[in-house]
Amino acid sequence: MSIRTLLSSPKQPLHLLKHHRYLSAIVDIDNVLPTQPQPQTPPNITSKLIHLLNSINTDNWNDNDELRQLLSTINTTPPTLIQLLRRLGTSAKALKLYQWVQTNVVPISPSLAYQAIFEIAAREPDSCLKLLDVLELSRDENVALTVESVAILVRSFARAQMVDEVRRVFNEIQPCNRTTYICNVLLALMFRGGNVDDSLVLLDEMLQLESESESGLGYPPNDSTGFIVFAWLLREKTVRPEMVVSLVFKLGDHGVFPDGMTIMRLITKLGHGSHCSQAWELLNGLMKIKEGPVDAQSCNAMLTWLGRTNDFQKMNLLMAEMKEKGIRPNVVTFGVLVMYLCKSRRVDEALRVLNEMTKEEENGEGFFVRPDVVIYNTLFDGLCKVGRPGEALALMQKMRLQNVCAPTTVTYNCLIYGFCKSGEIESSIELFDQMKEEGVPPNIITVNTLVDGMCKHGRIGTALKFFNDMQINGIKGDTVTYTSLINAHCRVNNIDKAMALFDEMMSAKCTPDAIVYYTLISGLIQAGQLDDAISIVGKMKASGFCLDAVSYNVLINGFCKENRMDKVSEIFKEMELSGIRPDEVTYNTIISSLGKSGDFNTATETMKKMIGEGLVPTVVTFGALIHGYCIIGKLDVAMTIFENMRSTSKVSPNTVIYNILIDSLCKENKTEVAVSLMDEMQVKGVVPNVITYNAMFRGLQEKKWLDKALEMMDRMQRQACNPDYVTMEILTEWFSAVGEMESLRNFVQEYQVSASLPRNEAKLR
DNA sequence: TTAGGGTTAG
Repeated sequence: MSIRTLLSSPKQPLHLLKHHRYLSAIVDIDNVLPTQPQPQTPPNITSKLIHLLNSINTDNWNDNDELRQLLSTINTTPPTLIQLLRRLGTSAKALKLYQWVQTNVVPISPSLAYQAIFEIAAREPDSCLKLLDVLELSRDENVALTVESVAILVRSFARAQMVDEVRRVFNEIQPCNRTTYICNVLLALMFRGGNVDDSLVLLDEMLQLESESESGLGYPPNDSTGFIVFAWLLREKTVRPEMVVSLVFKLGDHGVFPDGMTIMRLITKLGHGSHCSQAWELLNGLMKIKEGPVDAQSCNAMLTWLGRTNDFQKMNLLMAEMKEKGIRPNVVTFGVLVMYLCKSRRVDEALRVLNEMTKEEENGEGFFVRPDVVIYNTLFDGLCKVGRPGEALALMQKMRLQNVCAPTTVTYNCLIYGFCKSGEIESSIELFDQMKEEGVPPNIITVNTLVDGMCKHGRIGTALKFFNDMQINGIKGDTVTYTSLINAHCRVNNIDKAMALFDEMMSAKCTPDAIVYYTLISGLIQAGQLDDAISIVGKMKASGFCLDAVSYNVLINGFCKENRMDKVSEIFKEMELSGIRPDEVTYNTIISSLGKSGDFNTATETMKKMIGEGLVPTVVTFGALIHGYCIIGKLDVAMTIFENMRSTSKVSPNTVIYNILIDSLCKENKTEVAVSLMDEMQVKGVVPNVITYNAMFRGLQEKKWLDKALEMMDRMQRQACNPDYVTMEILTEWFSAVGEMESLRNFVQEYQVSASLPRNEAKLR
């Protein structure tokens, strides 16, 4: 395939090989220069001659005796005369001398004379204009240009970005006389000028003609061509990924390869454009070359993109290929592997990578590749994120004992986060004290991690005190600190304090961001302070932040709960106007609210609008409608929707849908239908939860079906579904009245035993 | 390589 056909926008190709005049043939200077040694003109005579030629008017040369006398004393061979030309001050003078010599002294080679004149013109002010004038004359005289002349012209025109002139000179040379150098100059100019089509036609010629180069024809690409093309591939935004691969391979066929750094950048570029498969193709193609250009950094770039797409299979394959080709992985290679394994929570595999890199002794250090603290920190973070902070701590001790590297602030931050996450706040505080003792400075992330950990585990007071101590010790809080504190106070319904913290944050000159605004708005909505929430939304917008879909949904939900449907519709319209597309959650929230208030007409209209917007009703949409009909006691309609949902819409019911129906059926004393739905759940593999059982127990109590209740309790236990206070309330009232407290005690006993067993065994029961 | 928010039906 020619390169042009790979272009996305076809344009009329430039016919570089057709429709142009071959005005001149290249004259090779080596074949023209004399092979015999020439008698030298004494330097003083040459100087006198040059002085004379420069000082007297060109019209008077014929009449000047001194000039004639001097010329007669020198050897007037063409090479001497050319040397003389070269030493004149201006191209105009040199041109005149050439013409004068031709008729008055001895004919000299026009090609060489013009070369000398071009050389002078290139050094003059306004060189390009002078060169153009001389070039025009040479064209008129049909003078063949020497290789040197072409080089001078192309170099000067290229420097002045005169693309058309370069191209014209190029076209005037016969293809057999074009050189790779000239092609490269033109190619670079055309690429830089954005003339991609023509550049690729020329490149295609260079690539195709290469086979003829052995016979002296063609202008095959060289490393400079590669440099120009690779730079363009990296720079150009619209280049298609297939073209990147194809050009690299085509140049590769001619022995021109990108270096490791360029391969890395090409792969990164392809990765950024989500063209991982082409990046893979490129790297694999280049890896096939024996002692090729692929190095660890090129592979690292590929591993990064494979990691981002979670393609661990190919990552392993690439590692194996690197081993096979003798490409030695470096610390970054292993770092990338560890990071992406940890991100996917495959921490044990990440730990195996650490083992792999530390097991061999090849470099006298006792390591295959010495791991750095970044790799260790990534592992600590990975272990902590999956709830294994103890192992992270043990690994840190090992790292310290083996003197591999010293813990840093990040190390401690990861561990502190891990212990906070698992609720071991005291251990986190101990680690904080330890880092200070060791001289590892805590930073704002350390403080924020601890503050958030304390807040999330119900120790808001401790968090506030710790935060104040830190401020006194010089670590000021930032927006993240305040977000944690505001969130914590909202959750315990202390909105006043949350608002006070928000104000404090503003006076502390911490710039609020979208997250802290969301946190406060969501807290106010939760507390039912809808108008205060709207006022914060106003502040948020004034600070230049927009609400996203989730924030709008929170607001809509708040107003739905208060049944302020006018405001809901206002917010909905504003959402659409701001370009935030209402999603399934938005529609489901509104449909649910309408269902609860019995407005099924508007609910149905809303559902139609939802479908019209290209959204698909979900199990929640149907659940909202089913619940609405259950509330007004229209169980038959609810059941019809339930059936239609399954058959027509192919939406599988989930636990919540069954719960709604079972609860309503039991309340309507249709317990036998509820029991059959419960059996259906089992068949369909939908797991009941405590709400299902509670609803069921109420229905069974009403019917006094004790045996069925005992059977359900058994099923509940087998599923490791914990009873809650509602379960206990129903069963205690019922079982005490019928003298079955022993069964209830056994039931509770089983759970206590389960709770004391290790997690795995509890699950098995 | 480390820290804060996340909405809908029971």
